[in-house]
Amino acid sequence: MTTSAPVVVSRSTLKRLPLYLHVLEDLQRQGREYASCTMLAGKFDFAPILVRKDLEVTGAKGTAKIGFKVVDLIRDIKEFLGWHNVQDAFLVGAGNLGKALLGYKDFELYGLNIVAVFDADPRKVGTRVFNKEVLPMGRMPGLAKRMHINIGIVTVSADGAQAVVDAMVISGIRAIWNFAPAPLSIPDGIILENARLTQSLAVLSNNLKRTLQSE
Amino acid sequence: MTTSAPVVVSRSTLKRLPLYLHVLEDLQRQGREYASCTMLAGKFDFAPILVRKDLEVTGAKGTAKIGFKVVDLIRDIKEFLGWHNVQDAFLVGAGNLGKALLGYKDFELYGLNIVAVFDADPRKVGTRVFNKEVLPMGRMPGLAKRMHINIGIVTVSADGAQAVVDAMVISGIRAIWNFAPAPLSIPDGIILENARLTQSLAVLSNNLKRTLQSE
DNA sequence: TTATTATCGATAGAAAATTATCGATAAATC
DNA sequence: GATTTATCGATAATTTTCTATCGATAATAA
Ligand SMILES: NC(=O)c1ccc[n+]([C@@H]2O[C@H](COP(=O)([O-])OP(=O)(O)OC[C@H]3O[C@@H](n4cnc5c(N)ncnc54)[C@H](O)[C@@H]3O)[C@@H](O)[C@H]2O)c1
Ligand SMILES: NC(=O)c1ccc[n+]([C@@H]2O[C@H](COP(=O)([O-])OP(=O)(O)OC[C@H]3O[C@@H](n4cnc5c(N)ncnc54)[C@H](O)[C@@H]3O)[C@@H](O)[C@H]2O)c1
Repeated sequence: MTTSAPVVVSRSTLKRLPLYLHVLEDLQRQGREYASCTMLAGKFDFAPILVRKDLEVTGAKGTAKIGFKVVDLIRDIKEFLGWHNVQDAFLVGAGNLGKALLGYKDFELYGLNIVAVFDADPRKVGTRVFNKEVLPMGRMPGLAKRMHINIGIVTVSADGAQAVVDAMVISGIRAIWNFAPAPLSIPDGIILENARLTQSLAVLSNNLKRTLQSE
Repeated sequence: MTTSAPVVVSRSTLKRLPLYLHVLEDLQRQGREYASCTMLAGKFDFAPILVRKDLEVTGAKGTAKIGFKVVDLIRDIKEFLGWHNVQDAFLVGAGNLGKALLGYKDFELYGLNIVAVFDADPRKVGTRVFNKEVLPMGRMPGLAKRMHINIGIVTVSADGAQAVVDAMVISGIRAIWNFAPAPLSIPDGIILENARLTQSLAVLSNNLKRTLQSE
């Protein structure tokens, strides 16, 4: 056995890694060579030991008293997340949110490259969004198979989401990034990740409510 | 003492509540009168007991064998989150993402009403986005104070975010919903909630990487 | 009517995540 | 050169979150 089994880490750790990455890339731009867990922790009000535990999973090695080498740490985090190889993705739903995602340049930094857009609305098909032609849904399966697309992004309204996901699964797509607020069912083996803005809003709203109440 | 102290619940629970809410609103539209934890759990692959624990914090009361009354549960969740009273909010950064948020009609359902937009770019100031005029940054503090705005939404680039947040704090804004991938510092007592899409993407990417590796 | 079943609500237990401790080490200071 | 300090890496303890159990209850079926 030459390859070690891929390490499974907690969702919480996984979600903190990109936070560190953003800071590290900033430090790199500023020409800093080393970064310590204590310093990274300070940026987020985390306990330093939490950051050290998180970085541990990436296999990065630090040095006592000086910390981690910034370039190496960036590389190790990106590799751990799978962001060192950029993956091509399809986006379905050329509405407000879909357009915003299409216009986001930094996705390349995060291992994502949206290569085609689809929509069911005949009025949108044929129009161009950020220099990409909106294609009809019917072309999705064929193109996805031909191009070996692994990632599908869902930015349609909630009532259309399940149908889109079903089509993606048929198209051989392996991982789905869903922005619609609908519970989706998928077959085993397919990865579903929900990016629900309202979850974050719920935390904010409840905090604000409690603050206002206790005045 | 007449008012009970506001209940503090875990972030995890708080983030699951809107998920239930979406389903419940759907059930309501379908005319269903009751919903059980077991059923809700099934929609998300959660353990039924987890849903019951989550709903407990809202103070909602269920009935054995039949479950929770849909209308009441919706009301209790919304009230717990603070979504029964819609809060006015300011948005800063009329770019791709800012426009998408401005165009999102459902925020009203989630207790949020974006009433004004600001941008530092003179070419954007004066233009209209979803029928709202983009205002210059200089007008933000005055208007925020006059209108008693509690919520600020940050959709500027990472390097501008701290300045925007500082301005919001000075303007009397109490809670900040930040979409920029920058660690922000805020004074005690101000609520900061980060909506970082890359966090969700990191989970997806890592899962996909592991899936692809183990083939 | 009585038995069965699905569910709630309360309490207890298990698992996971976070935090603390401690020896080792490398740099900085005395 | 010895001492102090900041940090890492490993292990242990603690806290938080999630899950299981169990009696009570309301609907349904026998
Ligand atoms: N806009 C936001 O800021 C925002 C915030 C949070 C969540 N969301 C969610 O993201 C999704 C998209 O939001 P939006 O504001 O862009 O909506 P939108 O109405 O602007 O766009 C939806 C697009 O999806 C297309 N579509 C609908 N059903 C389809 C189907 N079955 N197949 C293919 N295309 C289909 C429509 O033609 C439209 O172009 C929604 O589910 C919304 O709830 C959006
Ligand atoms: N577009 C996306 O899908 C997406 C996804 C994830 C994260 N984000 C983040 O959201 C933020 C906005 O992204 P975007 O794609 O809309 O960018 P964008 O460049 O389209 O828009 C940014 C807007 O902010 C304004 N701005 C910049 N600095 C400002 C300042 N100091 N004060 C006031 N206004 C200022 C700019 O004039 C511009 O209109 C970025 O931080 C980005 O990293 C965007």
